[in-house]
Amino acid sequence: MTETVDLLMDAAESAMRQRGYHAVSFRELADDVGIKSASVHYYFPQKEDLGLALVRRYSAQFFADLEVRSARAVTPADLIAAFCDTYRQALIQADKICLCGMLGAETCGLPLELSTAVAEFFDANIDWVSKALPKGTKSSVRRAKAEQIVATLQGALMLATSLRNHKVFDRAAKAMTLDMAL
Amino acid sequence: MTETVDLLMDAAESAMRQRGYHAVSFRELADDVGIKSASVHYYFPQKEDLGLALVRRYSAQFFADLEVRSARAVTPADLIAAFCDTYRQALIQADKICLCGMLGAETCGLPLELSTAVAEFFDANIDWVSKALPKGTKSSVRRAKAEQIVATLQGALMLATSLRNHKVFDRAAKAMTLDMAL
DNA sequence: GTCTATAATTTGATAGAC
DNA sequence: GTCTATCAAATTATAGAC
Repeated sequence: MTETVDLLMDAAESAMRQRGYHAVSFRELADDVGIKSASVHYYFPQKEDLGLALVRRYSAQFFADLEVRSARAVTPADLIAAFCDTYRQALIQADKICLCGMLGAETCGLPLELSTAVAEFFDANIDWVSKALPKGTKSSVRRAKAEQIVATLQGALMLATSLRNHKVFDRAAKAMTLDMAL
Repeated sequence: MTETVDLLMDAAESAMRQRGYHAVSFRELADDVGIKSASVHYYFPQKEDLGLALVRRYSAQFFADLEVRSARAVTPADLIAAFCDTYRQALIQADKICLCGMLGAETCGLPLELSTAVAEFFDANIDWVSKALPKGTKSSVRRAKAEQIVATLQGALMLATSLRNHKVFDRAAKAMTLDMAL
């Protein structure tokens, strides 16, 4: 049996990835799970606590997925391909953009602790990609290319969702990796 | 004197680009302008009407800016540089992401007519970039590269805002154009 | 853990006076 | 055009029973 707290977080993550932080209410989540909204506060006293728990779980799951996908990768090209695939999976499996992509856009309207957690997700993304790029390249160039890669994938998730066409993500990601010529 | 309707739209665009569609209320906009919330409904009967007016004005302004910036551009490299600069200006001048980038992320939570208007902005973006790319290239490749460019710039706006560092946008855009080698 | 009940506030929206 | 007044609904959150 799935725990109530997990069901709540699943419902909340799904809703926030579709409509954003402010468009999700405790009552809606309670209805989804079959409890009352007051009971949601037993698990998450404030909405910010829920947001923080979601970002932490999402980040942990993302990097766990990434480790699995990149386990057998050796070359920079294979590592970056694994990174792109991890992003792609978020879109294809759930038909939603990245949780942190949504909250990152809403940054200025979020509690500070939450927007900071989102920024840490992106820092970790950029750090991972930077380390995956060819060692010979200067560190500042690797950093810039890592920012480019994360930006492209995040933007491609948003664009594909707005245009309601997953192929937009695939084409943008493919065009980027072709340009990179790793 | 600036018209009340323009002051309202300015306040609304600023707020929505920072916090998203659902985090902006008629009362807040009315307070910003110095009128009562009921008066806002005189200009925009429903919230969706306000959203539509904002997207249409934003899109018109964006392409007007783009025309000015690309007026003297001839080569594909110059045209793409003008496109990147138009995006950059949105970030630097207002310290905010693109209105359609925000609403595109929130697509699934918006009225259909509004999300459609946002998608049309992106279609027009991709179309413009596609036509700016070298004529020799196959049309399907140009389309993919245009999607990549728009995705990268939109993602870079979000990333720079979340990390609270405009240089992230500049580095990502620069890295992309270097890769392109137009 | 989950409930009922409720507080305090905010929201989008309308009717009708001036 | 802008106002007062108001509505019905939704929101986050709390107190306290079971």
